[in-house]
Amino acid sequence: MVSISSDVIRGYNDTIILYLLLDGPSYGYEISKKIKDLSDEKYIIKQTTLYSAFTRMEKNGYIESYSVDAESGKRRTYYRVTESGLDYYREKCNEWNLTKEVIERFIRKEDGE
Amino acid sequence: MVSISSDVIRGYNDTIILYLLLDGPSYGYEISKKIKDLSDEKYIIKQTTLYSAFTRMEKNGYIESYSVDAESGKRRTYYRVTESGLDYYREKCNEWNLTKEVIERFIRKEDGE
DNA sequence: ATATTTACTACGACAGACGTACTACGATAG
DNA sequence: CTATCGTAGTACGTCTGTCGTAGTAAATAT
Repeated sequence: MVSISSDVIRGYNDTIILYLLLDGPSYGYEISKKIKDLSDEKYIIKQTTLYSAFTRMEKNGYIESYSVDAESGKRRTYYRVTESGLDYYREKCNEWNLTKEVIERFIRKEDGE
Repeated sequence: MVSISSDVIRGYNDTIILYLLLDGPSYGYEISKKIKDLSDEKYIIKQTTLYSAFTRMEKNGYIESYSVDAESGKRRTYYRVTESGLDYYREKCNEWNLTKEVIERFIRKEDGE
């Protein structure tokens, strides 16, 4: 069974999170479920990975947080994308397209043999 | 200018190296030049990254080395792919195809705006 | 004679991801 | 009434791959 290793997706966790925040503010648990759903369970982000990404991106100014003492359930920390975060996301998309092209030069297509 | 960051290619250095060794044995310096050429200089692997990949892959049994006291030029260490290395390469290719699909779900195509 | 290219090695630092574990609350099941 | 499950997040230490810097050494170009 082929699954996605962390080293591969490594450079794209931030991008994935930002993508999901483009639709509007969200919080950790919701993001993690969306990643699971959108990837058909092929990629399940680890909690520690996710929350450390939040911290890192907030420090870098890509996202902003605000706390909500929820009516029901536990208190949540919501995150929203900043202008700078949007720029970063766009850069990453361009980088992805380039990287994809380059890596594909080193991948054998044929499954034959 | 968009260039490829190491975090992105991170999980694929081994794959790239194995790909180049599929054509026949080669050595560090040659591999590094081939990567530069084949990627149109978009990706230039660092020496330390390359040689540590060799060490790691040999330890894992994916490649084998042999020294050649060259007639001309300096002494080289050649590497060749093993059966296990070939299997690993094929796995990585499959993983790449999966990863590519998944990441693309989080990438906005439109450059508009 | 000197600089550059070839070919490789050594060592330490760093960042991102991971494993494990813990807190805490609400809802549901037994 | 207690236990477990789902939700929501924090803390801490470890590991791996990559990188920066530097050094060695021979061959080739200027």
